[in-house]
Amino acid sequence: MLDIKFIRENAELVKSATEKKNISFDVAALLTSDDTRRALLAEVEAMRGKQNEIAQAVPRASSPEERERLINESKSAKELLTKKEEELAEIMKTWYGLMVQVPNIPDMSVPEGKEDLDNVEVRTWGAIPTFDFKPKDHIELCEMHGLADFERGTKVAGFRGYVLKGDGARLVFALSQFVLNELTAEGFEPMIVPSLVRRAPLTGTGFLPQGEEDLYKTQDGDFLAGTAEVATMGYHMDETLALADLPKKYISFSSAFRREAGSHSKDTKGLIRVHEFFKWEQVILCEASHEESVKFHEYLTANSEKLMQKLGIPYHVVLNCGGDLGLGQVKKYDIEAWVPSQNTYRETHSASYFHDFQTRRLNIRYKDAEGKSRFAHSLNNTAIASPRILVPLLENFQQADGSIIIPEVLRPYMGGKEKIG
RNA sequence: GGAUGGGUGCCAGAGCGGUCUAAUGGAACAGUCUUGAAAACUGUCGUCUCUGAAAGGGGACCGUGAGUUCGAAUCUCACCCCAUCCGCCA
Repeated sequence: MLDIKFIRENAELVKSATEKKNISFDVAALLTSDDTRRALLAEVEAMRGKQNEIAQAVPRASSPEERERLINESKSAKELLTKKEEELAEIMKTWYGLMVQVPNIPDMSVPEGKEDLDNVEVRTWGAIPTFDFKPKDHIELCEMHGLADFERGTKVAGFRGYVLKGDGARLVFALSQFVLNELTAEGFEPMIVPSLVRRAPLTGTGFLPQGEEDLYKTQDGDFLAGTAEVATMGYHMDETLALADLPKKYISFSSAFRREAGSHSKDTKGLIRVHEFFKWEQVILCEASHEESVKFHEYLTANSEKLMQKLGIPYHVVLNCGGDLGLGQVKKYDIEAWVPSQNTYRETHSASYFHDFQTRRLNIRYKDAEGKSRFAHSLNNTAIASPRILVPLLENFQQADGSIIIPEVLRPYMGGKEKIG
């Protein structure tokens, strides 16, 4: 959510943001609604003030007649007030409905574009492997070594179901350990957070109301979050943090659930797109300064790149275009890993910053050096998401005989094992 | 799932229809005293929002939302959360 004052004063900028993000939103309609809201609010408040005045005079009335007169006066004023209040409630509802649709302003450096094809490659790392044999895809490799069971996974869980087993299961735990150690050493606090969450943290992080279709919902009205970011951000909801405690750096684990509504025909096989997976997410809350946000954004990206480098997985970093940005995101880098079987890079990480878009909704503040209360800035980036990461990992490190070299950094967590198969 | 009690400011805690602009402690901050500190004393001490250049002024907020009333922290209803006991249970 943006500050309405900011929207009022920068209407043109907001309008260009909707265009850049390819979101249809009528800024003028919001402004009109806001004018009405403010006018009505002033009226209602003046009437309430009057009402309070009379109510206070009643017990001090000089005579029973005077008392009666005051009560009657108040009664008739009350009728008018009630009517106005209803009008205000109505306009507030409309106003808020529009407010949660206002996109955050993308950074100047965000390229124009409609979809992920328009993203701009920023840098590449690692040599794309050349095979003197026909490389297998991860599904074949999984089946060959019993790393995953898709048939039984589907039997149990339905479409997109999978079961990880053997070294497939071990790899996931090894990756978890690896990531946890690396980021704890970087000063991140590890957390295991709920995936079953209430509406508020999802609205606060910007996944609702727009993304309701993509979320699983329980009969109690709770939701299954698609990322650990939701609960981690919700953790500090309605809090005022101490300046000395900033930046807050968390490395959070949770299961993640995605309905993948509208993606039915995409990546229908294997481990790339699944309904249920595991995520280690980096989350940072920092001071409300653009420079800080930018600094930590690069830092979060660098952290994940280091993990990929230590794993030895070739990747590139792309700068997301405006049309590929979420409602609240100011700027986003995706790390995409090389997937030999598809002869292309596929997204494994996503690093974004939000300024105070999320924290305003979540009411996460801190007192600055002057003692002024301010909304913190928030950022996040994937540390590792599995099993998707297994796709490039298995495919890039496969050998002619189908065996798979285990990255050195994971071996300590695989009982020293160097090779699968 | 059942039963009971409860949610008040940074913390503890009183208030249970009009004097609440929320008592009283404690904490914090500033000052007096002191070589310095402690103690004591004095003062300050919420958030949000509208309006205003500012000073200031108005409004809202006692878990959340609705309601009763001229008037609600106080009464009613629903919900959320916490505590304790019973039941079930990894």
